[in-house]
Amino acid sequence: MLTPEEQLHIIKSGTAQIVPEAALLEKLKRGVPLNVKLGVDPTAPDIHLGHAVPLRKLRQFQDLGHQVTLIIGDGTALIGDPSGRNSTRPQLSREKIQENAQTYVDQAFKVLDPEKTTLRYNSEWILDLDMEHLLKLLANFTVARILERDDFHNRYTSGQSISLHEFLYPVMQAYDSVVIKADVELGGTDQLFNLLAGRELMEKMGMEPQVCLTLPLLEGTDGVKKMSKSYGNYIGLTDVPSDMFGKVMSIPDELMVKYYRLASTEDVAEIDAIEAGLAADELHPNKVKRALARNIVEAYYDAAAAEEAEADFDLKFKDHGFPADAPVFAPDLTPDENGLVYVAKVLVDAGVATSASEARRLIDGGGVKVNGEPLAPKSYNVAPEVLAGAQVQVGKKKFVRFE
RNA sequence: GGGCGUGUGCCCGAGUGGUUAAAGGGGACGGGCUGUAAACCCGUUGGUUAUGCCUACCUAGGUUCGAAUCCUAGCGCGCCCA
Repeated sequence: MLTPEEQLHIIKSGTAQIVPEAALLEKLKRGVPLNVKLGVDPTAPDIHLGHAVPLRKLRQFQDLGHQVTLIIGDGTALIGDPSGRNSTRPQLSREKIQENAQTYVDQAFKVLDPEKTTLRYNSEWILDLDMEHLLKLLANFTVARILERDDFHNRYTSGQSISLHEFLYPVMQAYDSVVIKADVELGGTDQLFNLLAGRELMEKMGMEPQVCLTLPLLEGTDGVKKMSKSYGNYIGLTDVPSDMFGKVMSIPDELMVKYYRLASTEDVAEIDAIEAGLAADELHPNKVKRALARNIVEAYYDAAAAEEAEADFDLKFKDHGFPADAPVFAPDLTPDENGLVYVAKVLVDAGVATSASEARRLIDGGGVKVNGEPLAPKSYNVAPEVLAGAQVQVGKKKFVRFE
């Protein structure tokens, strides 16, 4: 059993802020497993490493012997979290929410320890709230207090609409904490207000207030924008091992330690050592990044998959070889009157180019390799036997094997 | 409800009647370099077997030999007034 101070050190790794830190230490000192809460909106069916950041932190708590309550906000989803938004979110249908929730939970358990997780749906208590109780709850908050929030404030002062029901979101989230008697609640940095609302409400209702722990946003593979499906810079939990490995390898070096802390299963002490080693130039970034990629693949698959993904990566990028798992495609190799086949069209059919024009440009740029040899510029038509059974590579990442 | 303004390619943004598939930048993609990334250099960035043809500058009409550029209406956005 680790000392409270040691636990705190692990918990602090990668976190943005703990409010208040002293209270967390006090709670840890009691030696009783804490009830750590995370509320999620069932709005994102496909979760990625960014979504997994709080889950990873929860897992850390579990490994330290604490309990987790994962709340699926199927009740609050009817409101839609206004955090960071500048317009009202569309309300989701009950069916859609249910479906999303299930997909979410399936993926969340790739990270969490089911033994130490209690799963709750907040529709259970939120939708059953009668007017009397609702009014009592609402009386604990003032309009001014709610309007302090940046996003509401901005919307209000810039004359954009705020629907009345959006005011209820932080109140409902706070109420969740009351119901499950949370000791700690996690969230992204943009969630601080909501988390604090929980703290406040608990205190007003005569309970020991929860500690709020926020986690920074994880940048995507481009290293600049936050990881998001719409930016196309995400690493999905369900990505196949070789993709996952490759995507991790493509993150900027500066982000490695952050990824270690927020997205890997590596021990905090080990990460501290890695960070120091990198800073002192004692560790080679390439080695460190490889270990990171392996760790992440291993976390969602297993050691064998990680090893295979790394071998595959080396084959593709280091040895410039051809991956064994490349998709197979049966091209139409019917020759024209000159006995040639229009490659540009074949590449489009094979899904490695979006248009024949693009395929031509790629050929002219030397980006199309057939059996390892680049096609010469302007060679849009080639003999069918060149393509039959060929290993075709387009750019660095696209591979296809022809039948 | 009234007035003024604005709407260009993935994004920003130049272009105010004719070599404009549309300057410039960003992004993205391809090549080189490398450690896989970054940085840097070069190239590409509507479609089409293509010195051509087609489709494009919010939408629909109109003026003109010719319109992203002018006119009319509509829609979106912005600001001001009520």
